[in-house]
Amino acid sequence: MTEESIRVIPEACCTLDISGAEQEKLVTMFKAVGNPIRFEIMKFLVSRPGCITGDIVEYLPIAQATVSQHLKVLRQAGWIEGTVEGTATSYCLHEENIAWFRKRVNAIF
Amino acid sequence: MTEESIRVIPEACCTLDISGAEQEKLVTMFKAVGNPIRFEIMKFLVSRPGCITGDIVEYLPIAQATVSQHLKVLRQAGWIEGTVEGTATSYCLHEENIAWFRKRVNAIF
DNA sequence: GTCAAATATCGTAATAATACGATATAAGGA
DNA sequence: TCCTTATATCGTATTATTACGATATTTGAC
Repeated sequence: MTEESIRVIPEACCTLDISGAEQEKLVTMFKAVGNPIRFEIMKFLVSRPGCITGDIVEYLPIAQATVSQHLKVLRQAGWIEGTVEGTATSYCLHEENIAWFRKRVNAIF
Repeated sequence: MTEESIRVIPEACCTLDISGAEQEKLVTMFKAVGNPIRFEIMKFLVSRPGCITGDIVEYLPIAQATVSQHLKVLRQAGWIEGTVEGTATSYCLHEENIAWFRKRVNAIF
């Protein structure tokens, strides 16, 4: 006897309609924020917009050099923006890129 | 002379209001999809829902073992679901988790 | 110019991710 | 049972990421 349950394969629940440079940028942003420390930095920047590197170093349990490296990854991915202010650097979320991210994610998921 | 432009620090453009297990799950999902090959697999599954591993292997320029590994990462992150069908495994997007992802991302960004 | 402060970069060690070939596993058919 | 098919897992080499201490760079104060 061949008992066979018919499996319904649903329509895809999202389009993922993206390609080329936009896809690359989005994947890079996903990757950057797909790290626990970097996600924490993002959260910190929400609560402390314009704070300087030292504030983040103070907040996190890792070395200054490592924080600087993570900030670089976030900056290069487009999540944050650094502004040199004297000897310090002040960081903010990169509003434009985040708006782009939001829009893009909403379009494809 | 001290010329000083006043820099306006904007309100944060997103809340990132998430923590604990939910944050971990989201970061894991970001990380999984933050890889070009895995993103391509996701796109392929949108166009070919219910396809089997072999279809994906055929489509991608990488070895079967590597594809299987990437599928495992996507499965463990909650992006996809595999169903054993005879000797093959059929893959679909994990609708519930994707819905959760969409909702969560919309809430925090 | 010299010094201190803040941050970035360098060099490097340790760990994790990625990829592959080979092999194991599980299911169906002869 | 034995063979084939499809996929997963193992072992391992290569590459990338993460972390650190040390050092370089940049700016402002004196």
